[in-house]
Formats: sequence, C-alpha cells, structure tokens
Amino acid sequence: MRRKAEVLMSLSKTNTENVKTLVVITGPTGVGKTELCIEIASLLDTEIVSADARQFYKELKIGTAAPTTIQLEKVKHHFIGQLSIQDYYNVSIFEQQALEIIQHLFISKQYVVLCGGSGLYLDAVCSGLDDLPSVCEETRTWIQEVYRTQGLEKLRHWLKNIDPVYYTQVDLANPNRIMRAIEVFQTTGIPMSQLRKSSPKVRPFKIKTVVLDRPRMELSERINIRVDQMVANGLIEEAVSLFRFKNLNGLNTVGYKELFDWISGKYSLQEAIEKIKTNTRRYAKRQITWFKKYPNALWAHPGQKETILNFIFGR
RNA sequence: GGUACCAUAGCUCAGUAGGUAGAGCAACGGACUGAAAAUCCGUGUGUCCCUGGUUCGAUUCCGGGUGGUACCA
Repeated sequence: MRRKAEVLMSLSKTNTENVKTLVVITGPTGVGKTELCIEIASLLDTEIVSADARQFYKELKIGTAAPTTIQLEKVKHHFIGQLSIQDYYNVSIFEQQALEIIQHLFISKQYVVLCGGSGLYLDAVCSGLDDLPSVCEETRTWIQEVYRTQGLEKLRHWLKNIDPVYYTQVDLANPNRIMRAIEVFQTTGIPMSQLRKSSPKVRPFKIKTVVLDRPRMELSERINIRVDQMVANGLIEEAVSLFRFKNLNGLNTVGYKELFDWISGKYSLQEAIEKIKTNTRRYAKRQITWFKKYPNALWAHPGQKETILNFIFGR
C-alpha cells in the first residue's frame, strides 16, 4: 500500500497537470539520436514517432542509418520504412499522419517520443503548417520546365507579376522557393504572400524539445566512422541496386548521390566516399543552424541522460 | 657526406620588380512553410619555417641554421 502511494506521489510530481507530453528528441545526423530515443522511450513506456524524411523509405536502410531490426523490436517505431522511394509524399501528409498517431498513442500513453533530424518535419508536427496547397504533378513539371529552359530570371519575372509582395520576401537566388510560390498561385489563384500566415498552431499536448549535440570534432569523427561502417555494411550494393531510380527525389540524398556519380564515372570510389563524409558534415551543420531557432529546447550531449530526463520530467 | 630545389591559410599551391598576402578545396556562419539528407546565401580563418644582415621598411634581397624532396656519392 505504502509503495503504491509513493509511486502515485512520484507520478503526480513528474507530471503535475497530467498533461500529455510529446518529447521531441532531435540533433544533427550521427549525434546518437536513435539509440538514446530507444532508451528514453523504453523508460517512458511509450513508442517512437520518427521524423526523418529519408528513413521513411524502405529501400534506404543502410545509407540513412535507419534503426535496425533489433532496435525496432525493442521499441515500436512509426514512420520507418513505411514508404517506397517511388511513392509521392510530402510534409503536409506527414503532419496529418503523425498527429493522428500521436493522438492515438496519447489515449494510453503519457508520453510520446518524436525522434528525427528533419527540421521542417518536426516543425510541421510541433507548430503546424499554413494551409498551402499540394500541387499536381503537371503544374510542377510545367514550372520546372520553364526554369530549365528559360532560367531563374524568367521565374523571378513571373513571380513579380503574380505576387510582388512575396517577391520582396523570398530568396530570389533560390529556384525552389520561387517555383513553389508560383505553383501555389497557379493552383489556388491566391498569392503565396496571402496564404503564408506564419501563425503557429497550438497543439493539445505539451512539447519538450531536446537537441542532442556534441563538440564539432567529435561529431565529425563519428560521421567519418559511420560512413565507413555503412560501406562495410553494404552501402555500395544498396546504391547500385537503386541506381536506376536515381532521378527520384528520395534518392537526392547524401550517401546515394555521391555513389551514383561514382557509378556514372564522375569520380573514383574513394573520392565518392570522401564526398559522402563531407556532405554529411555539411548536412549536420545545416541541421544545427535550424535547431538554433528552437527557443525552449534543452541542448545536451547524448551522454547527459540525467539532465535530459530531469528536463523531460520538468524537475 | 656533397650538390640542387623547396618551405606562404587545415590541405594543394599562387604572389609580392621590398610597403605584412590570395585562389581552389576543406572549414565556419546564416536562411528555410507540401522536393527538406533538399534548395539557397554569406565569411579568409595567416608568427609568409627560424635567425642574423642590408634597408625608413624584409614574407620578398643576402648570410647562417632547421626541416623536406631529388640527384650524386
């Protein structure tokens, strides 16, 4: 009896308002998210929702360092290998599906762990996206074709005509941004600048964000070792088997594109592997830049488990 | 041991007819709303090997060291 009372005591202490909590665990590639998330999810007696836009694809196992079968058996993961690289997918679909699963898990769980390094996908779950349209393939191909044949300057003029406001806000050197704004207008007839409200949505659960980080040298060293391990585990074979799909968006990915260039004879295998390491380091840097904007996040070394747990429990 | 050449950014190297220096790669910083491991923008970070000399002034010229490379023994 007394023990039960203590347990109840400690539970009420750890979560006084009894509010469901989404524990977001992110950090740059190679920092050690997968392992720590499994530990934490086990501890919290819950499941993991992955927010890694490349681990969605079942064909990309080795090159994305997806959780292994053994790891997947320890804790149930969602959004690992649920797609084929030939499937169409986008962040909005993810937002809806992830929220659905999270809400479902909260029926029986106090905590859910959201684990992954794709910043846009994390943001979609945590603060939502504005109501922008998905775009049909024809429109997208058409605009891409205009860019390919007539160049960036043409896209700029186009955008200036349909949405002069967004024209002053957008990165005019970034073709993807401009093409997106154009396709939004072509689809809805409404300028991007009017649809983009940048108003964060309030979720019906508490969110605790942990950004895992390591000293840069340590992270680089881990990345180098991990790439060599991937090669030892069969990354080259994986890439060779996917070569015929190389133009699919899902394969515009570090670890694959460099090997495709090797297969195409652009450079040697050794050079390709070096480039994978370099590009992975750069990707990690971009991720860190993204995470710096999270205002209430705890930044911690993956080894600081006590600190992390105290933060999650609000102690 | 002798001779020649070299020594400049993290790496590979350019350069300064004497006024403390710049490329590529790497690195670092930033942006990001349905392609996001994507896409895009920005930034030289330096005991010019050490030490004497000449000079108003030496990374640059001269002498001596040290280290490296090649060749000759």
